[in-house]
Amino acid sequence: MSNEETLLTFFKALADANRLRIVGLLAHRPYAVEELSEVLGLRPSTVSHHLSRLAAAALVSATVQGHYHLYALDTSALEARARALLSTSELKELAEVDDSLDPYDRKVLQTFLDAEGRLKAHPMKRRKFEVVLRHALRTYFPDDGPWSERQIGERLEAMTDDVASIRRGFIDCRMMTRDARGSEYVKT
Amino acid sequence: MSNEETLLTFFKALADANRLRIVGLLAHRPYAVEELSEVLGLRPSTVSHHLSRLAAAALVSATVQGHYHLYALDTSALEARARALLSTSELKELAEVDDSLDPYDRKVLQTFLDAEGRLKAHPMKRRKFEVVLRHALRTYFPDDGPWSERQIGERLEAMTDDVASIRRGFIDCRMMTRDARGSEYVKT
DNA sequence: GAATCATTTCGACGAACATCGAAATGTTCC
DNA sequence: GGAACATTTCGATGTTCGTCGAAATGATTC
Repeated sequence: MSNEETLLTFFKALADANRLRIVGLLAHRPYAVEELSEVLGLRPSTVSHHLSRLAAAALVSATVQGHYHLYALDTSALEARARALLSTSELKELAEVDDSLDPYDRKVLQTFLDAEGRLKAHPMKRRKFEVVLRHALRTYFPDDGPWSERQIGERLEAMTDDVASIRRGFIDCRMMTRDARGSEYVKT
Repeated sequence: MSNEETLLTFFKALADANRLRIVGLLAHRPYAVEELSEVLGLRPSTVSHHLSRLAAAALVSATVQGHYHLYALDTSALEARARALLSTSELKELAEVDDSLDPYDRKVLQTFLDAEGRLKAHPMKRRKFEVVLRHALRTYFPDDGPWSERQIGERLEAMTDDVASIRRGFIDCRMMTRDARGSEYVKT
C-alpha cells in the first residue's frame, strides 16, 4: 500500500463518530467486542465491522483470549501518523511533484505544447497564457540579453509561427522591457 | 462545536482521496479553484465543495483576489490536531469518563442496580456478574476484614436478598478467601 | 449598466458505507 | 462429539456523500 493510500485509510478509519469513541475507550484499557457493544449501544456485528476498519489502518490489534478477542489500541501507529502531519514536507509528497515544475503549469503546458515543444493552440484564459509565457522565457531566453526584436523572433520561431503575440505578452506581463529607443529587449 | 465534533469534522475532511491531494497541492503554494480543477480533473463546483469541507475543518482559508479566490493551507491548524493525537490524554477524553468508574462497569451497574443500589436481577453473563461482585466488594467491604459469614451476610443484605450467590461469587472469583477453619473471610 | 469571468449554491444521481439480523466460524467446557 | 459462547461473515436496507450540470451570486471591465 502506497504512502498516500495508508494515509487515506487512516483518516477514513477515524472519520466516524462511533469509531472515535472506540478509540477513546481503548485509550483507557483493552476491550472485548461485547463490552464495546454494550457501552456504545451497537450490535456486536457492527462493532466487529468498526474494529476491522480500525485494524486495517493498524490502529488496533486483537489478542485472542479464551472466548473473547481483546482489542487494544496501538498508540505507536497513532504517533507515527501524527508526526507525519507535523512535517509539511511529508504533506507535500501528497501531490506527486516529480519534477521541479508546478503541477498546474505542467498540466497547462501538456495541453498546449506538442511533442516538439511547439504551440498547438493559443490559450484563451489569461492565467494559462502566462504559464506559456513563463515557459517560453525560461526555455528560449536563459541568458540575460539584451536582444533585438529580430533575435526575439528567431528564438520564438522554434515554438510558434505567431511570434508577435508572445513578444507582446512578454511586454504586457512585464516579463521584458524595451530600452529608451525601443530597439532592444531585456528581462525585467 | 465540542471537542469531539471538531475532531470528527477534521478526520472527515481528510477522509477523501481528492481532498488529500488538494492539501498536498496547497502545501506547496496557494491555489485558485480553477487551477485545482485543472490539475485534479474535477469540475470547479466539485472542487468548491471539497474546499468548503476543508474550510469547515479550519484547514484552509480563502483570500479574495480579483476574480478568483486564493485558497491557502493553514498549517497551524494541522499541527494543533497532530499534537492532540500525540498525547493519549487527549484521546482518552473521547470517551466521556466523567467519574472514576469504567464506562463498561457503569453501564452494567446501571442495568442491574436500582436507585437504592439493590440488585434488580442476577446477571447471566459471567463478565457482568464479576462487575457486580467488584462493586459489592468496593462498596460494602472497604475495610480489610476479616469478617465472619454472618457479618458478610449482614452487609450484603443491603443490596440483595440472595446473599449466598454473592458470597459464593467472591470465593469463585478469588476476591475473598476463607481461613483454615473456614469460619472467617478476608479479601485476597 | 451590461458583459464577462470565477466561484458558489442547488438538485439529482450513483457509489460508499453504517447498521442490523441471520448464518457461519472458531473456541471452551462437559 | 456436542452444547454454549464470542466473534466474524454475509445479505439487505437506509443514509451519507462525492460528483456533475445548471442556475445563482459576486466581482471586474468596458
